[in-house]
Amino acid sequence: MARYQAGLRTEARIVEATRDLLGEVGLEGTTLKAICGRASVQAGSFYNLFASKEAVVVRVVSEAIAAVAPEPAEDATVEDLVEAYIQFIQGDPTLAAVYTEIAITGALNDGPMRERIARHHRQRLEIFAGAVRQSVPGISPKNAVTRAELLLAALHGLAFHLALEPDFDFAGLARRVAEFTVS
Amino acid sequence: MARYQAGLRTEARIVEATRDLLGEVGLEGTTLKAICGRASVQAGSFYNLFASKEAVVVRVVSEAIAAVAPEPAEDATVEDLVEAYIQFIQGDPTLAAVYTEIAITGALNDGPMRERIARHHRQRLEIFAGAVRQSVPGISPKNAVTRAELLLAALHGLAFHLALEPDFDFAGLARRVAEFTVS
DNA sequence: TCACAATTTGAGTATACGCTCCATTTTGGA
DNA sequence: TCCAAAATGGAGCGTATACTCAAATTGTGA
Repeated sequence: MARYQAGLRTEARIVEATRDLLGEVGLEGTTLKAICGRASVQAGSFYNLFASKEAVVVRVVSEAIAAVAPEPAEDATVEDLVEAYIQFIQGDPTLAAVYTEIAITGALNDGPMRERIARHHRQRLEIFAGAVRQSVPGISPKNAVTRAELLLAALHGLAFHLALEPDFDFAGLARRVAEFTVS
Repeated sequence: MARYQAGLRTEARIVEATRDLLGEVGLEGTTLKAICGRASVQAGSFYNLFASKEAVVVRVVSEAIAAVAPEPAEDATVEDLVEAYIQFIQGDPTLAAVYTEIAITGALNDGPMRERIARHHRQRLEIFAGAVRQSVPGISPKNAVTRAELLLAALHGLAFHLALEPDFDFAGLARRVAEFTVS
């Protein structure tokens, strides 16, 4: 949408404001008014750059997803992947919770976002299964996928628990899951 | 609140309508108008019996929680508990998702509901740890708690995946987790 | 039967939300 | 320098929400 420098800068401000708000007050608190207020922009300017409020939220969440799995990482170990997951969750817990919320409720437009999340899951599953195959030499490909699926499920569940109890020892248990998986 | 028979009956109708709606259209679709419409009641009558919309939602979710863990079940095995969990999730997937949504977002009043869910989790954890101790004779109490924690996390994660992909083989993988846990 | 409390009604309030419209100003290529 | 396109400000629209209130009706115990 934006063509001129001014437009590009406001666009960036809006995206940043949205990311900050999602991380601080969650999806519910990230209203159009709040976004525009923090970005020092009026509603009219916002809609000159974005088709809807949903659009900017989708963009922020998509960027967060992309950031957590930057490359296929061919030779990553299970431990590496678990550490990356820990980083993602602990780096911005509220944004991680928003991700879960969107996935669960289909809060956004049902269509594109959910498909994106599902695709992201499949990609991650493949990478995790590769790492499991590498870490457990004798394992069958099918069993590796199953173990990867269980590992990911456990990590998601632990993240859920963390959202519920902020003092929860998420990292410690996540590492225990990794041990179990490669044993 | 209700003193007369008429009041008790409408109260029951409202609770039932709310439960149905949560199961069919989720938290977002369960508006006051929808509840009153399905219960054939006007808004004024609703507020004569309930302090808020939140109150009836909390009540329905609390009842659902109570139903899934009716008794301490002293001699339940890990397999029994996992089967009960499968039953809960597959019996009413949308209500299970609502439960997750409330837990994650703290959508309701922050206070009572989240504490209730956390307490419910602790109770369940204790029961699961007991079953693990029974199924894995030599295990230390501390390790049993850790394994139970991981088992529960994996089950929650699998439930999350099921919410994302309705065709997901939730039951099959849940049983695999049980095998892993007692091995 | 009767008095009074419980219940029900349904119009109405307050508020928040996402979003639109359009006059005005700014931008940057020709 | 000119001028069309882009960007901006800001009032305001439409809608949906949870919730309130006074009046009418109904149920129950005495």
